Amino acid sequence: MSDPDFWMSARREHRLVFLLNVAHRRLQRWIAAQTQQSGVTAAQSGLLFVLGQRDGVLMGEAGAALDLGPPGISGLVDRMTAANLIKRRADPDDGRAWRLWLTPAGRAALAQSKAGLAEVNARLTAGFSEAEIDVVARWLTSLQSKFPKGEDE
Amino acid sequence: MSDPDFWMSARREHRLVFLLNVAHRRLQRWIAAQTQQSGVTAAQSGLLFVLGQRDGVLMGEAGAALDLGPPGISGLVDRMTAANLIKRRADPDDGRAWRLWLTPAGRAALAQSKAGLAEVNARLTAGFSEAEIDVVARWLTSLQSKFPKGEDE
DNA sequence: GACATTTATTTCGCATGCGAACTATCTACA
DNA sequence: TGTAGATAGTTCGCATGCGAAATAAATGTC
Repeated sequence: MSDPDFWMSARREHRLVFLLNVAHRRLQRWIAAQTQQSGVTAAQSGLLFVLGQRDGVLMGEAGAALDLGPPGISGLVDRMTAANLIKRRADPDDGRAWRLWLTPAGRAALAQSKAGLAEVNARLTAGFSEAEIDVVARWLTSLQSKFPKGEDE
Repeated sequence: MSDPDFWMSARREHRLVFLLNVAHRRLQRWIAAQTQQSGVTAAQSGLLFVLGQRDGVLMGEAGAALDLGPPGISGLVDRMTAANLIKRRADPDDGRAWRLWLTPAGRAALAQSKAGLAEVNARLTAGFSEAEIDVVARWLTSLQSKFPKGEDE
């Protein structure tokens, strides 16, 4: 075939969706490989970061912080609880709610994740100026209002 | 909590990974909702586009075009074959290989996807200049070499 | 106080896509 | 020719995360 990237030569408006998709998967795959020894995935380190800032947060709050719906955060918490990274404790004031807490292992994993993220970020920004990265960040952020979830319209 | 986006105020180097992740999911979710009636998902329309340009492509070639590994393209083809969007026919010259062909239903779905993608692209680029979109596209593309798959190093 | 509504979380079935291991076929080389 | 190695796909188990529906507890209303 000798033209493995003919997709890339497709019409301009087709590319951004594809590029975003590929970039996302490349990054996820990379992080998964990097954190293989620690056993923590990209999504899991996201929750570790949240708890690092606000230990004891409600599940729903953690989900909102990570832009995850109820099933997403529920599954993530299940896996991380099974891996002994976090603990789930009932909220004393609300029988429906659960609060999430880092375990010692979770704290250690968070420290490792922080170091790994520094490396990832260095790669993410390499070759681009501050101003360009700001454009990128602004564009990525803009997608949240352009493609709202549910009733946000 | 009244501060649902405290994650967003995290250190600057933590944000791009998160923003990319969220942007990707928002977009996927949006496309899934839009194409609900046609029953075609974002990943599936990707393969439709590839076949629209090169009907009869090898599975491996389609996977390369979409940046999918063997299991990824295999599963996608399974689902799309079951949905009668594409057909899998043995390559006459290579007993290991299969070639993919659009069905009439697949062609119709492709036409619908093209229209939908125009709408998506309008949103993706809204509020940003050509030059800014170019920066974004260049940045997204750069991730492919910064986070290579496997042995590419 | 009882009942309707809202809210927090879980469960189910699904699509996506990965790495590792497997099967089948083809190619090259001795 | 015969066998070692490369190549095309498949399968398995997993993580991720969605929408829809269920469960359970809190809240508001009459």
